Amino acid sequence: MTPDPDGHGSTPRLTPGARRILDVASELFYRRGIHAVGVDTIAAESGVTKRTLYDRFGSKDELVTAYLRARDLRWRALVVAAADAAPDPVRRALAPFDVLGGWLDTSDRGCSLVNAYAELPDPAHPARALITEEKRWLRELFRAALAEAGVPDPDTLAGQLLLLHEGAMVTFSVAEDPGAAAAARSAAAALLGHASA
Amino acid sequence: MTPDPDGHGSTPRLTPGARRILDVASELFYRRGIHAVGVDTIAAESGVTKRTLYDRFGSKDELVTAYLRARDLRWRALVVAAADAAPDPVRRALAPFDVLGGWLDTSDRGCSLVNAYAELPDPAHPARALITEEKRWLRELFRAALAEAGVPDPDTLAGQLLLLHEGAMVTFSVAEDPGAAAAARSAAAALLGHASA
DNA sequence: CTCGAACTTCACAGACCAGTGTACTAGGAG
DNA sequence: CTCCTAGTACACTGGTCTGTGAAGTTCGAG
Repeated sequence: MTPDPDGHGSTPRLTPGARRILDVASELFYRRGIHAVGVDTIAAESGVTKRTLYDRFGSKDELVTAYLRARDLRWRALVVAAADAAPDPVRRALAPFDVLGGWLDTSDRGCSLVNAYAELPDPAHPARALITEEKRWLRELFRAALAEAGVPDPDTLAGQLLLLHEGAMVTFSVAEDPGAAAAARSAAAALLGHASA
Repeated sequence: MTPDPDGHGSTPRLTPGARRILDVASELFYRRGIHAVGVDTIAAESGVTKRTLYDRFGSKDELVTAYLRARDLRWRALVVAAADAAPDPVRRALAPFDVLGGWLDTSDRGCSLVNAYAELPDPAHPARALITEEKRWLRELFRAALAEAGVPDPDTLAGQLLLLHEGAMVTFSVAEDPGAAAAARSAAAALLGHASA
């Protein structure tokens, strides 16, 4: 039960080479885009041969999926920690907005899942299920907190909070608005106040 | 002054070949992604040679920019028409949300500008200026309508409406939520009601 | 009749792409 | 000693990528 022995989030055990491959791939995929980065580059920058990369991950598509999964796990851990620390259900519903600002400071290229969606039009791609699942998860977190807070229509309101959250992610990067997270939080609070008034 | 003689929006005059190239490129770029579509494919599907494509557009990057510009012009025309038909400033501020549902019915892959942003990490790419400018334009449209409506802080509220709008675009496609546009409109109306109360 | 715009054909360059086959080495555990 | 895991080295396949060069065709307007 030693939690997180290698300090990289709750990613399953990886060999040292695989760890380096995943770290390098994450940085390059996020920074330059998935299609724009070749496996040769990833292998070279990891100090590993392409053979090792394919022995560990099987294909580029699966490496892409591993990259998105690891990043998603880091994000979820952050959100869950904040939600668990919240004093009441309303603050718990706002927890994702509380951590969003800090997260975006290290994520100037926006949401990796949204960006990946843009590059992976095939609905059968293994990463696509992961992408929709993450959005569903966040929406459910909103809904559960709102239901516990006793707002009239938690499902509708959860959908609206999700809109604000995704909007903040994309507006921060695409529209180059550094205040997007704060604006989303205050809008969310306004909607909550309005609904519970 | 014959308006829009070829029914393709106010795109500048193009030769017949260039018109077909742009139409085909728009469809393929939007549907499959920019990096995933080669100029050979575009030329072949347009019934045109690669030579013609390069004679007309100069480079793939400029063709990409032309695609985004044409699509943006169609979207802006739709919004402006709805805003001009609005009976009062508040309805004018909601106009983008009114047309969003219908627009998304023909745009199941989400916002072409957001998708393009994901694929074009280089800030110097000619399309990047176009992308940020479009978001700035929409925000200004919100702000002007809200100022005329006399809400207390039109600038802040305009930013929040933009969040809802971008959030609806991305949630509709990425989170596969067909009700995103309606949810965004009702959230926007709630924020407006709250602000003007 | 001539000029020019639009377009064709086709070969070519030079780079990059994902992915595989074969043979080899270092180190730890049973 | 022997087996297993992780990794190395490296050539190679078959394909795609953007972009260019050179020469020829079609057709309408002046």
